[in-house]
Amino acid sequence: MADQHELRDKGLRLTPQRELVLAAVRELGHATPEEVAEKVRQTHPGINLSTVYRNLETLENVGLVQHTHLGHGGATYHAAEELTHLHLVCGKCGSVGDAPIDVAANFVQNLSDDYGFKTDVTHFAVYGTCAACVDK
Amino acid sequence: MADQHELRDKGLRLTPQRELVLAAVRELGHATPEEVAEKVRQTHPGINLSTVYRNLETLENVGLVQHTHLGHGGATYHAAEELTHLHLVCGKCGSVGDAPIDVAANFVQNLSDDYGFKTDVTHFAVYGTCAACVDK
DNA sequence: CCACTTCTGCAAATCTTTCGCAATTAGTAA
DNA sequence: TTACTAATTGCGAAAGATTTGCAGAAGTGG
Repeated sequence: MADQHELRDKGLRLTPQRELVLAAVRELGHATPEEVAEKVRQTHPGINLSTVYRNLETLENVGLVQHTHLGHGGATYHAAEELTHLHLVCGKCGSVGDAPIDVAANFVQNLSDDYGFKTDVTHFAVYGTCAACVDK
Repeated sequence: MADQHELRDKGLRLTPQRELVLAAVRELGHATPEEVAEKVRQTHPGINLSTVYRNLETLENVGLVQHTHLGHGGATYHAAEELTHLHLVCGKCGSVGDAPIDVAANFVQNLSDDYGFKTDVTHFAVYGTCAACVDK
């Protein structure tokens, strides 16, 4: 498993809990720490919530996972490989849609040209109203 | 004051605290509930934090104020009239820059055309690295 | 000026995320 | 395999942010 290198190269260990957290994030797509914990508990009931938090942080430092803020309080985590899309958060129904990052290419370019601001497209959520709710 | 209509028309009252909270938000530009409370306390020391929270919520329902998520946990509030810019949040230094909403016009159009998603440009923060931090 | 209902202040309750610690355990080298 | 060292886990407590229940205070319309 290639993940081992990512971890061990930095003096980190590959523990069962760590693997489970990573696997859960990959399976879930988007997930809050709480949801990750719930998922992991399906196979490893004893896992502690603090452990999930700590591992999400660790995995993020290593670059295997990333988090995004979708609005309210909690952050949601994604596997790094999956971060090839933007998040379209609907303020009405709460749904989280995806869109390829290309749709923002022009926007990112504008910000870079005009303000020297380098946008991290993977770490940003877009708020608005989804097509379904607009029709209502 | 026109604000009275906004409030009274919905059966709400114009209390001193409410006015102070609104005034504070207008003066501060961006502000967390905590900052608003601090500002208000300069002239009305006894105001309670819960009151600030409740009033921010009320003012938001009425449309005089809006909030944005800039990343971490807390929301920041703005006067509705001032929401004519985007927020460029720097992940390194934490600074919050502004940019006119025009830079996103194209992006918003893309999302609308391709996904039927109506972006609320005033309620979204853009993450990345500001010019100053990029230079470092 | 009165009656009615919303608001405020206060304290306690939630929720989420972080920390300190002692006990475990992965990874390494002999 | 075994012993050793440092990273990790579990757990409970702590910290920070936001919400809620209540009783008393105070706008609002009549």
